[in-house]
Amino acid sequence: MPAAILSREEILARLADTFRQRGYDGASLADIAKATGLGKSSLYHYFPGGKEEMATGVLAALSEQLEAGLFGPLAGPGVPARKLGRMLDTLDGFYNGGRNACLLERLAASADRSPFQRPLHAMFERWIGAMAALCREAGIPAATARARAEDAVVRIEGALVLSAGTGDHRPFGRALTAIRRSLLAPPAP
Amino acid sequence: MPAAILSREEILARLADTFRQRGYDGASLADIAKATGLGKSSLYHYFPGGKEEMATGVLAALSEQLEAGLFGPLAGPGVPARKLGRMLDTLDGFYNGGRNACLLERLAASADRSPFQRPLHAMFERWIGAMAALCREAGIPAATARARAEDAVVRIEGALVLSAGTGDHRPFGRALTAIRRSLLAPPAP
DNA sequence: GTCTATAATAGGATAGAC
DNA sequence: GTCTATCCTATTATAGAC
Repeated sequence: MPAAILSREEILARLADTFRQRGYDGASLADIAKATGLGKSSLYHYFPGGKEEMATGVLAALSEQLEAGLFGPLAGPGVPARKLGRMLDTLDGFYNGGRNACLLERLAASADRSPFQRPLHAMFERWIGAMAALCREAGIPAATARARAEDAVVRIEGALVLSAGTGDHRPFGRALTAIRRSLLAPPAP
Repeated sequence: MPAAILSREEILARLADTFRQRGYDGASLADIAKATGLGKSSLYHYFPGGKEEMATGVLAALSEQLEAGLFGPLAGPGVPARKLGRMLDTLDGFYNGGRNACLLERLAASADRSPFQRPLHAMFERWIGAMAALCREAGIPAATARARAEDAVVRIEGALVLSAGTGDHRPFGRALTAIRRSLLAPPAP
């Protein structure tokens, strides 16, 4: 029987998995065809710009998903501490407790990252901005809020690098715990 | 006139640059030949195992350099705070203020990282261990020392990822400053 | 040790049938 | 939309002369 026909969202999800696991330069069209179950020609039907358009398409889709599932809720109703907790739980699942790499990091590590630089910059900024706004909502001064939000993203990305490099994913859990405890803490006097 | 003959150390240094800039999958033999000024056959003369042996050779050389220039001094004579400051200054230069990527991260992000997993694990552990020992020398309890050292490596790696992703290298400087202030601080009571 | 030349394969991309 | 077949280039790696 013929392979199940995938929706564009499903195709993008499988592309994202492939790029996340193998990186941009490490993911060949053969890898991508296998992961999606599509032939090369079908892939070029969806993405006439080839591999580069596949990656930028994945980034655009991820941006929407993060907005809906991660950043948006941070600005919605609820107590800041609880909203932070939910975001960190979501991230823990998203990165599978530190076992999964970060797609943003993988694309930032491409030999030619220029096609991804602009969306990557926007997404990192959005992420930091959303957490900084949460800090301000919790009464933290703007400058401190921004610094803490940046530090949280830094810790998450760094913990994923360390986890991948050592094969031990526990640093990721510890980083999440550290963020949970420190991000919204009252500033030192 | 013929190209200058490079020492093995110099060859390894140029290989390291290439892998650091382009990643393992993104660095082709043509890139490597150009960076070293050597033909492919000369490269295979030095590294019969091909690209993979080049990368493991680079890791081995880097390990020695870090031992001599970074980790060793941490265990040598001097006040802990001053030794920490020197290490961070060295790192700041090594990463060119956040403009350079980390070779360990780049190799950890290869599609097939299995040949590098063991040395990467050892090098990250050595780095964390050296900083933890410095913390203990400053009177910090072992468990806290280990956690802080891990957090420092996490912050450095994460700041490099964020700097590469956004094209703004300032987060790296801020991360170094945060480590400078917090790593050896007296533990909270 | 380094070179030129070349093998053998994998890579990205396209054509045209269905 | 998807397939098979194909093109062309880049890629890794080797052979053999100097």
